[in-house]
Amino acid sequence: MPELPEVETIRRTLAQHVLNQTIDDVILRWPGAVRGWEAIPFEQGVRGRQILSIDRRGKYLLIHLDEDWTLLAHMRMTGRLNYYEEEREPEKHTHVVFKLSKGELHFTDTRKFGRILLVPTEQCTKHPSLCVLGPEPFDPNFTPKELGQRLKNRSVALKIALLDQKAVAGLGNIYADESLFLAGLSPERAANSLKPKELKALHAAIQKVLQAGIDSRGTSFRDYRDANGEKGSFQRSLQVYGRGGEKCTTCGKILVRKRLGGRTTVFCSHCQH
DNA sequence: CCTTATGCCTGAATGC
DNA sequence: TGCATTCAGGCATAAG
Repeated sequence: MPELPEVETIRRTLAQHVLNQTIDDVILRWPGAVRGWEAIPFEQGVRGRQILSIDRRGKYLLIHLDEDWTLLAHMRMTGRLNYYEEEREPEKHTHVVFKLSKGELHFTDTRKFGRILLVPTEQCTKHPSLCVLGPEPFDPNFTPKELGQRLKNRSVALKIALLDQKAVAGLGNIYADESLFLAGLSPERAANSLKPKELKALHAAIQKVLQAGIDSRGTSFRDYRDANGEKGSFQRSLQVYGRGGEKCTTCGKILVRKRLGGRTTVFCSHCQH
């Protein structure tokens, strides 16, 4: 599922192809995948626009168009944005086809959770889904102290606090479990119980795991592909995610798998406290 | 403010 | 073999 490293990889691979291209036409094969802006229908706002730049905030892609419009895209679980040089038959779950000046961009999403929103560029930072996000993990504002501030009122399990995007933006189930393992912290710890040393370890682990994920071009555990349709390779580096019942790579004890707040969580009860 | 529960979806895996 | 159930999970929304 696209988390920060996957969305960043999509951003980079997409930018290689679509920058400065014009969106000549949009075909909505399932209109539920998109949202227009107030009275302006999605197709009308997008048609004829040029793609100027692509940013990322947490797990959101911000595709900036001319005339001060931005496409705010979230892949959720199975969303994909694929670029093709040539005209291409849509797949079964391709919901939106952007016809570009050269080639096509297909939004495909089996589970139909992902969305592409049309938003005026100056409204982006005010948008409800973006303005609640915690700091970017690689922003200088994201410090162990800041992380502590954002966890101090949270009595929920640490893992749950990392998954909601308010403490830090971009972690999902995979990288939350991996970060906690690297930090040696139990996902069941109360989020507000961390000592300064532990906050420092968690902060460092989050940055290290996310950077390694980006360097591996993401985790293709199931559906994830970049804009070129290529898999990432971080699934080969996973220490805990998807490894419940297997041996801990550090101590050899069996990894625990349990549900925490409805989310499957895997950790080593010997190495994580 | 906080926390928990539910709905959105399809396909793979599992149970009987 | 076939049918029903469970699971995967990010986020918006509603309710407590």
